[in-house]
Amino acid sequence: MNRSMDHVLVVDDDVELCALVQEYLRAEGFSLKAVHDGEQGLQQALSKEYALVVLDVMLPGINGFEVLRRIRSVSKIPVLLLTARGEDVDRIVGLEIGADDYLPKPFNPRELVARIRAILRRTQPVSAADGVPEVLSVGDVELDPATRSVLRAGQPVDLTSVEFNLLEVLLREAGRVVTRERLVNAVLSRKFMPFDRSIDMHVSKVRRKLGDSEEDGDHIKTIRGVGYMFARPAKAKK
Amino acid sequence: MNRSMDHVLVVDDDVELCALVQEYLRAEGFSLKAVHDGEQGLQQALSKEYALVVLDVMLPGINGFEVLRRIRSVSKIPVLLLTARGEDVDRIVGLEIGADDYLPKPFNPRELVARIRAILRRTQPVSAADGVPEVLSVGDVELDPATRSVLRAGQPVDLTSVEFNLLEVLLREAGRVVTRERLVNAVLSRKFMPFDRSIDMHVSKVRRKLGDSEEDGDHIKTIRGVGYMFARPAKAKK
DNA sequence: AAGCGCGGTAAAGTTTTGTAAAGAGCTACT
DNA sequence: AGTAGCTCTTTACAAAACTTTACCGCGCTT
Repeated sequence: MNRSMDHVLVVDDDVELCALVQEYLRAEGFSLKAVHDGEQGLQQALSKEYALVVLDVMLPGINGFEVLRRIRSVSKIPVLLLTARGEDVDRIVGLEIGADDYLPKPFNPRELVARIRAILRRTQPVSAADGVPEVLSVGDVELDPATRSVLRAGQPVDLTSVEFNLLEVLLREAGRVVTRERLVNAVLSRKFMPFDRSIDMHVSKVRRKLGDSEEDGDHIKTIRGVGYMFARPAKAKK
Repeated sequence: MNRSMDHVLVVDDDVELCALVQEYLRAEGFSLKAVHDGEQGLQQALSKEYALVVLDVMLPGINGFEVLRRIRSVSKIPVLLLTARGEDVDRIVGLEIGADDYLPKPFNPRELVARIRAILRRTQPVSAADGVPEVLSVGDVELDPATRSVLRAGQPVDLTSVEFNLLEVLLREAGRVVTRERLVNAVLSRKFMPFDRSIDMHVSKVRRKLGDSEEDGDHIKTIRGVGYMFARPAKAKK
């Protein structure tokens, strides 16, 4: 799955910032990979796996401009440059060597998202809209983020908004345990508090709606003391 | 229709600033026409005589956003927006309704030139593939910005102006969640206030007019606590 | 096997959204 | 000007979605 429409590469040596951005972009429906130096950035950027690169100009090793120049020498992938506040010169240079946009640091994450969308909108070929109709499909459950609809065994399942997000996260990590904390963060976008049972509640509802908890077929497993997991299609199941 | 490659239109009510910019751009090889209000700006921008428009958001008469929106409804001419310093909201709104770039005032004329060049560079070669598609078509809904008309299943749908803008924004982002705040910004051209329910109201009306909310076929989905999303048709098939 | 901690879930409580209806601002026509 | 007809905004209340509480049961530890 190459160059999925919302796959973004971030090249910045500030690990914390990367984490923050990641969280934010995830919430907005992008997936994201972060690397922290120019070498790797260049390599990843040319891997054709990303729709766009967010590139800091201040980098250890090769600096951002150099990375950009090298990217441009072989690729037209959209690049959004992060520059230091007030460095007019950087911005001008950046645009001149082929950045698609820049954003001065520190920035408002909302603006980053808006700009990424703007760039993608204008660089995406007309119909690109439906490049790969991404559907998460595990066992007899199918979830389509673009329509926010879910099918189980071909039948539509009516989920609320939180339930949908919850199932989406679990499906993306199907076969792997997802901690309560991550679920709270990702699904409810808030911090996890010790006695928060809300997620359990939602899991319970999703289970019921998926027709779970009968004898053999529970889709969502509980991992005691840790979290939940969407079970991979165990065998040739029906 | 000339549309000579370096013919630039500046729309700004500050006459002195226009003169300054004119002088500067001339020196850089551009020719330039300046007008000082939204009406004229719009008219000129649509005259097909310019390669690019530099548009101030603060204008007497129609404001810059509205001008931009109207330009975008029929033309994909590149637009660089001039915003007040620090108005993140303006910049974001601008990009959302289709500006190609923005520059905060007061600006460095060299940067203006660099940005104009950058925009021209990236819009020139791909001009066919980028910009505004003539018709937005998602599932059984078709919206034509040029005539401001909407069809559903081939039948005309009568929308008010706000409703139309709302649907347009949602369609452009079909398959993705658009936050309430972004909708207020882009559709109503104002800042989002905590208890503003106006957007909900409009969504409700658009839904009804699209014949939504019946069984499975609701076009506009609610994402609680976040915003709305126009569902892609996708569907079965896999 | 009793105690404890953790998870399931019904039900009560809170917050957010849907939408009818009333109000406010415009425009056009009389 | 006065009024009728729109459109957009605000208000208000009902409904839906989400959170918290509370109680129950299960399985692990002692």
